[in-house]
Amino acid sequence: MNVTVEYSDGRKLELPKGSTAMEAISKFNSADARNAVAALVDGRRADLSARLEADAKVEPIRADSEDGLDVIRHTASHVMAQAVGHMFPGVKYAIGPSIENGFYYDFDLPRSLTEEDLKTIEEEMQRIIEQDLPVSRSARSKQQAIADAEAGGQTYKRELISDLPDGEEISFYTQGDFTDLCRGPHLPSTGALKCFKLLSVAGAYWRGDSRRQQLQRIYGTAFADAKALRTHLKNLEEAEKRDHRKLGKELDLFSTDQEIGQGLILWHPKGAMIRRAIESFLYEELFKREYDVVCTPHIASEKVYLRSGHIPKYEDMMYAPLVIDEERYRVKPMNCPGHIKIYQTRKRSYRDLPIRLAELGTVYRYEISGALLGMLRVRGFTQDDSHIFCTPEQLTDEIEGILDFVNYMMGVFGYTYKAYLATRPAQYLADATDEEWTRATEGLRQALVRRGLDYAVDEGGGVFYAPKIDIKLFDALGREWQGPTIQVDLNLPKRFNVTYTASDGQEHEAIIIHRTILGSMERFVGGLIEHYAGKFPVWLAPVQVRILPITDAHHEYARSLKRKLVAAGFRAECDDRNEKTGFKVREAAVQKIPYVLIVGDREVAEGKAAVRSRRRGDEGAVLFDDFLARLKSESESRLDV
RNA sequence: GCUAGCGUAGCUCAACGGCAGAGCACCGGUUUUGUAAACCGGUGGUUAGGGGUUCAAGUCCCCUCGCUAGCUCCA
Repeated sequence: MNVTVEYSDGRKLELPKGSTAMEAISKFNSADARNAVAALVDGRRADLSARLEADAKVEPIRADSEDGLDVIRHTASHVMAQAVGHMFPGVKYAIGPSIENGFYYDFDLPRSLTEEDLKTIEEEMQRIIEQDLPVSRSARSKQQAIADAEAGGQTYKRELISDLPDGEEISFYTQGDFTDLCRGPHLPSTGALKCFKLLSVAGAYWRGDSRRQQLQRIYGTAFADAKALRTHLKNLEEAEKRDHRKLGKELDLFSTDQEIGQGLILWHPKGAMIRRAIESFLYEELFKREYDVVCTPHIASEKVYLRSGHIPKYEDMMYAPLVIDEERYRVKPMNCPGHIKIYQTRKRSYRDLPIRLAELGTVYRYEISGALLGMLRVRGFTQDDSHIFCTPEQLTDEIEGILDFVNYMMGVFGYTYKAYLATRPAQYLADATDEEWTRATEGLRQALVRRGLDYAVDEGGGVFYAPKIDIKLFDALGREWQGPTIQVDLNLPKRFNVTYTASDGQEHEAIIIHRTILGSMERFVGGLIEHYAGKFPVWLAPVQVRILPITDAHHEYARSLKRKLVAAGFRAECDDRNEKTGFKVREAAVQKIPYVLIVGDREVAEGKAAVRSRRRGDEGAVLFDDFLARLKSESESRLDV
């Protein structure tokens, strides 16, 4: 009996029924067979050992493809689990999936693991790999699987199995003395796992539930070949070098202080300079795009947050009330109510709309201590916030305008991005009608389409009061960052009765769009530090030029250059310390200053400066005025050159 | 918040339960210097804070604070 097998390139062959996927692949293409770690059989992922019992389409899953890496990592997690089982007989296994860039496995162990244990586990894994144990799939009934899990004392597995649908066969994978509940597919044998590395140990709750047992999770990664693994580890190292907390200290940008409090950022002069440069730029753009800038207070009576719905819904993120003249006040967790109150200080006509109110508003929110992280996750931060009040007809145009703004700003900072349309969640506000949800969501969608933006739909990913567009940023290392967000609010217009007078003379409910481009200044600057690895382009660099006189005789000339630079609006300083030039050059380089001007006898005589740029090094002497012109154009272009 | 690890001079890091140290930074001097670290000397510590064990604690134990990894959370 034969079956007809169609290969991914369209070729067909007759093979004996019951041939394995691997046999099929090797018949078609021996190179693919060497590279395959699993197969797609009729589009479904399967082991290479899977038998072809009927006509099928077969496609190899290559080791270096996304699916292939997933298979490799999943097998790696099983090998790790087996190794841990050897070290801790009686260990209870929880879950061990492959994840982006690696894998993990959660264990319930009698003692806590240390970093040294990872080495031992790695060695044991290596032994398992050298034994090249075949990985085989087997199926059991649910009852049998539960009985087996109970017999082995595997309480977590038991729970997992009992949650699986009844009546279906449940698959297990076995390699040597280790068997695990698993959907698969897996590598054909442990020897096919070429290179892996264990990375860290951490606590993790069973099923992510903090009320349940805390398990120990080991993270690791695995790749198709040693080179890919090395590259990945190098990237991790590079990311560590760029860590904004490390650079923030080295470049004297910011700090935190125990006595000031957790999650509160102290911006040092240089950090504040970067922030100010970004803010000035932002204000320029806001005015160009016809926003109005407002300021609202840092505390407000609790009444306004009761009305907005924040206290009922988000009180656990707000700080406790301050009692002032027997009235309860709150430190502001958001800027919307203030902006709405400004809108409502007069009657608004449709002719006035849209009204775009923007504020760099500082807000305070309670974040659990374990969530805090440098500048990226804090308890006090300044939002680049705006609320746009408009008519339903204006909605799409406004969203489009914001998308254009986003595109421009992200371009300047050198981020690429991807848009997500997040639709109505399962738990949503009942006050808004289906029509309103649809109108808001479609407004967002149409704006994306009109701008020709590629977007993914995040079904049910909206917030309870609004559908939204989330923009994810990709930095210089290709890492993902939370970026701009645009929300059409279906809650506040009703709660605050926000209206405008339409051409029919009637009051109509206004639409409120929340949007932020940069997010918070803290997070954005923290991210930028890592994106630029501390090498800020000239327009952002806290010190743009440092002048190094060779000896005392050149101090006066150096200072005159500094005065000219400062007068032209640049941030320049003169290093007239009693040190050798090599030493000063080194310090300027360590501080990542974009331009160093070295001045000695030759330069003084000719009105020149020897330019050393961060990017190109020694560029030789040029007329100072020429340098100034270059600096001006580079700074104004805001290019990262 | 939970689990684990960590916290020593401004910074980076040493110190078996036995005198708290180095480099850099800083200060004073010498040196007048040409593109990534000149030389000599000096100041600097209640070892995060508190309690305990011990003849003796940076080191062991307990509590508090903070940082970190992850879980969790993110209007």
